[in-house]
Amino acid sequence: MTLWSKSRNIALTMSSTVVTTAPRPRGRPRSSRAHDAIIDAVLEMLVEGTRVEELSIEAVAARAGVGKATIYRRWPHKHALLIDAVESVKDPLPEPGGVSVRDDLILLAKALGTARDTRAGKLFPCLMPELQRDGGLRDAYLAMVERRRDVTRGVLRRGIADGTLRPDTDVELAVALLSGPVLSSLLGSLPRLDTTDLAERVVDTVLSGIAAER
Amino acid sequence: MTLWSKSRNIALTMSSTVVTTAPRPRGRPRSSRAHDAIIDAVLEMLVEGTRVEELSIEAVAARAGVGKATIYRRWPHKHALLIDAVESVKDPLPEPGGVSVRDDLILLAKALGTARDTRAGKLFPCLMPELQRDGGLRDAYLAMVERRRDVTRGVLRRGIADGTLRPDTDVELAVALLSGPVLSSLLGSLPRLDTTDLAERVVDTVLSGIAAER
Amino acid sequence: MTLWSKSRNIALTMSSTVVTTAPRPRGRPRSSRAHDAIIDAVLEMLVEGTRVEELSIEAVAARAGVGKATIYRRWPHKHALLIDAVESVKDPLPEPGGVSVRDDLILLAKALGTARDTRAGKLFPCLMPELQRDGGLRDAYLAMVERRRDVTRGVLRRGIADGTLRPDTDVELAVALLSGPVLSSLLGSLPRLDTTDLAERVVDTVLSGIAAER
Amino acid sequence: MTLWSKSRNIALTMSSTVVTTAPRPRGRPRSSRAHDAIIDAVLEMLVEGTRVEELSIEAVAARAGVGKATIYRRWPHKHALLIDAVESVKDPLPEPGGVSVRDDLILLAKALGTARDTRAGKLFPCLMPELQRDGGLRDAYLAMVERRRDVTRGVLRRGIADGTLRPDTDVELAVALLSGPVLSSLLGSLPRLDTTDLAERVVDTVLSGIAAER
DNA sequence: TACTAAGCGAGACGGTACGTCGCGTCTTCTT
DNA sequence: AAGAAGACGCGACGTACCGTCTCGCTTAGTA
Repeated sequence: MTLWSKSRNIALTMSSTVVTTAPRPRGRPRSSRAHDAIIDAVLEMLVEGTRVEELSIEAVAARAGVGKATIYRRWPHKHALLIDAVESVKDPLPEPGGVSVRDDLILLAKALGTARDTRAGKLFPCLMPELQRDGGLRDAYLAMVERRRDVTRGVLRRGIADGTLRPDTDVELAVALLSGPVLSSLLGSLPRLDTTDLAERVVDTVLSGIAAER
Repeated sequence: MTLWSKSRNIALTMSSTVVTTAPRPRGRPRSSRAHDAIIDAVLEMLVEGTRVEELSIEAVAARAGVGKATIYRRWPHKHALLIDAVESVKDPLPEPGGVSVRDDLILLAKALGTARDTRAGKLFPCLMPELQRDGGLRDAYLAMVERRRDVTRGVLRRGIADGTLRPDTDVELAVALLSGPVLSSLLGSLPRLDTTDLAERVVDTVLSGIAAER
Repeated sequence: MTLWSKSRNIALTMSSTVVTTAPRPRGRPRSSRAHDAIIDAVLEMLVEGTRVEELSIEAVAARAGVGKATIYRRWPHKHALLIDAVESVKDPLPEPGGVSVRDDLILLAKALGTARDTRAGKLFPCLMPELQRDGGLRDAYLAMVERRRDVTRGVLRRGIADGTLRPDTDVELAVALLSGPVLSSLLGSLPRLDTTDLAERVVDTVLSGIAAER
Repeated sequence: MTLWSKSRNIALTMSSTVVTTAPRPRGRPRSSRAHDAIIDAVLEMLVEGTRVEELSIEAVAARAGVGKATIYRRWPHKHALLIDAVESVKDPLPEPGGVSVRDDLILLAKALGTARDTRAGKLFPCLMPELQRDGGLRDAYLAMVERRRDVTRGVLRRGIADGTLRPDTDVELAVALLSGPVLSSLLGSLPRLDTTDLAERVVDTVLSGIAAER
């Protein structure tokens, strides 16, 4: 998580393990209660269906019981606030059983199918246009997404290792194929697609292809 | 295209072939020059990267050289204006050669890959959050998208008919699989995916699957 | 009265008798109802004892039932608004009888003594610091004050003409002397001064002086 | 000078000669450097023309190199700070020669005429609106003013005693008459008044009156 | 040809949210 | 315990757009 700071020239990134202990900033430290209240207010509102354009800083401040300046002191733009809100979302990852590759992939696809109801799932479409423009926001979002995809990658690699999948399988492409239809159906952009057993059908189709000669 | 009309209570849909000739409204007719200037202004601004939230009616009116009332007289909401703007976009469809199914699918996938540079491609991410909420806008957008997908469906059905593809192929699912990765890579949400020959690889993988035993 | 205008480049002063008829500005004309409501709100608040620093534009707008922009569209600064408010105050002038110079001067001095209760009287101390800095506001205020002083000047000149006053009387100085004590006592800056019959005593003292040998 | 004290409930007035030695408060004593720096900062800013409304505690603290709490620990309101600042101003009093009453009065009137350039003179208009409302500030200001007027009173009483002035002269009224025009001209509220030899003319007119028959 | 109804550009209207600044209070570490 | 530093909740600032409304003018079809 990045710290935006106005007067205090601190821009720590948590990458380095040993942080050169900055000479503790003077003055009253920023309240973590306020920080949390703000983030929570943003997430609540997004989950409740508030549009990003409607999500006014004024409303966030009111709901969080916080002054507007307290928000602007921490985040320079609304984007930055959204980034932190997105990053703070750590929905539990699905855990594949590890026995059957097919079953695990179906489990993951189904988990993706229910992602619409998670906080992250609700955030996604709201943030789309910003993702295109704001690199920081995109990075934050992708970091969250990649943690989920890593699980799928693990299953695929396991399948390659144990001979269930072809040794030359393009893992990244397979990940994309597996998540694509479910994701699209979530976005409502595939209205004609039958969602019954969608997860099973996607997995089976990707596994065996559609070409006639086998 | 739907006509929103304020004073004149006309809500004509162009579906019926024989339109009950409304008793031509009196007074000065609406200027098509103004209409076009407004739509053009919206599209220009979207293509230039203006966010939907920044795309103020005031700015559209100024750029179109039009009074605000002239806009509100035609469209009740900003959504409605966006819908019409989206609908007015008719980027040329790719035309598959009709010889090889694989080549045609690759052609279409490539066309999708370059869609980012079309007006519709640039509109997409801007409209995402609205699409979730506004049924009308979603319908307009999907209509545009489906015209493109119909081409792919045609190719797939031809493949089924001529025996190139399995007879039980789920066309809709295949469409989703074929467009998914390319679409995702356009959105920047698959950063690890190698885009070299992506279209070919997607098509070949979908055609033959990834399972080891064939 | 000066017109401040933002977009419209009109800065008419009512000095010229024949105004070159400006080509009526385009767009909806400014509402005189709003204008009056704003001025009235300011005067009401000042008279009620609101400090200038407390007299927020926001409060004025709320009390006048007007949007803030409607105020800022007309007056660039709070000063300018105050100037117009002051200028709009036309408390009735006292009218001397015209018989006895002494009686008339006493009447005027008494009128000044009661000026504290007039709107202009309540405005005065609020505006003092601005008067020092803002030439326009000072001019507006002085114009109002001078209309009152002109009445006194008239009485004094009449006294000179009919021989009641010395022919070499310095009218301006006399005006200052006559108004000074009453004004100062109004400001509360002469707490030891007995205000009983103050008007009579001021006039008599100015008329006859304080030197022993006559 | 009054001491406002928050935690320490001390409200000492310096009137009593023998101060009951308070049991020296514990902890670090208040820094007189900070006190002086604050008062100096206020006076500097007022003299530089800062409006009272612009004279923010924040700016005073910054200019004085002092924390805001250090100011609020000493003065409960901005008024209180202003009062102390005003009281701290001890511009040197003019000292009349004591020979001619007329010459002494002219000297005092001239001193008043140059008062505009003193710190107290610059403070006056800034404080006007507050004087109307805040009793404590008014008392502080009047105490300063009265010290000056006492000198005039002394001269007038001397004139009465030695027969130069009428025995029934209303001293307070005379003080008001003598200071009125000069004061008014300072405020810029008598623009038509010729300021050449104003002091002499005021004194002579007050001494001899303006009535024709002598 | 004159009338009339509606559209036109322009811009003012009452509002709401913006991002900034100062208020007076508080919380931290240092002196 | 006072000091400086600065964050806190609050609320006004002046700006920008919202969607609506009034202007004077233009552009048709109807009388």
